[in-house]
Amino acid sequence: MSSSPFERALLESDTTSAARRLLGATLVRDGANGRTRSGRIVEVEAYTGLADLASHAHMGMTARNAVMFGPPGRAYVYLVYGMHYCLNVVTETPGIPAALLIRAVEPLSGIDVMRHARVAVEGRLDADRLSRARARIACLPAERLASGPGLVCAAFSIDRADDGADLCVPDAPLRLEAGSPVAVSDISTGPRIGVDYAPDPWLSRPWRFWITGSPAVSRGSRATRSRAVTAVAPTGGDDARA
DNA sequence: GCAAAGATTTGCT
DNA sequence: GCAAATCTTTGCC
Repeated sequence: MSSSPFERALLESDTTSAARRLLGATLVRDGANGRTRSGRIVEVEAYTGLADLASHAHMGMTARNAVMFGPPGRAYVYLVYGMHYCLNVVTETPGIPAALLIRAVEPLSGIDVMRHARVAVEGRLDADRLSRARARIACLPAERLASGPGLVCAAFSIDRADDGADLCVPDAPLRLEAGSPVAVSDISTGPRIGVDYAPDPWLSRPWRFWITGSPAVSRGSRATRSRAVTAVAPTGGDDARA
């Protein structure tokens, strides 16, 4: 594993530019016995600051979102729907609460560890359901192990204990590495998922970015891709295309 | 101090 | 395609 750390400076500019740079980067989690997990970031979503009514930060600083107001490169981790964690990479300069939600990762190494971790988070289930979950996860192709924001955290064992961690430090147990940058022509965009509570224009801003054609993107982006393929683009204004 | 909703995923109708 | 699971955070009394 010889890869360079992810440059913090790439996250300091505006969040939508940082989103395109974060695609293709590698998320790494070191574990005991050298069981390292790593994966390529294939889908992210931008939350751009106080004015963004879809962002957790739009009401100002709270105990939960405080990390978003800090320096770039830190992890903002929160619990959604009482059961799933979501990982964000903080962007922009201190004082501006912006971040990129990691929506999907394509596993590269430590895939067996990820399967085990996916099963581990189902521990609340009774024996019967747990058995079925174990069988389902065992059959999943590697590219579906982290193909959603909650699944990324499950596969990489990320929870609130990782909130505030600096992801740009070389050799940190949870970190970002440079990976391989993605050409602009290979990036698709579309509206953010699950933010129906936000009014326009925030609801329809094309601030979800993914690597076109990646088999590891989330369900929402696969759906958008199908629609984009079958849709006839009339005069323009279609945000969801490569 | 209590009630409501949520940056999701899964299984069933 | 829809609703359940589940608990923290936030908003209001």
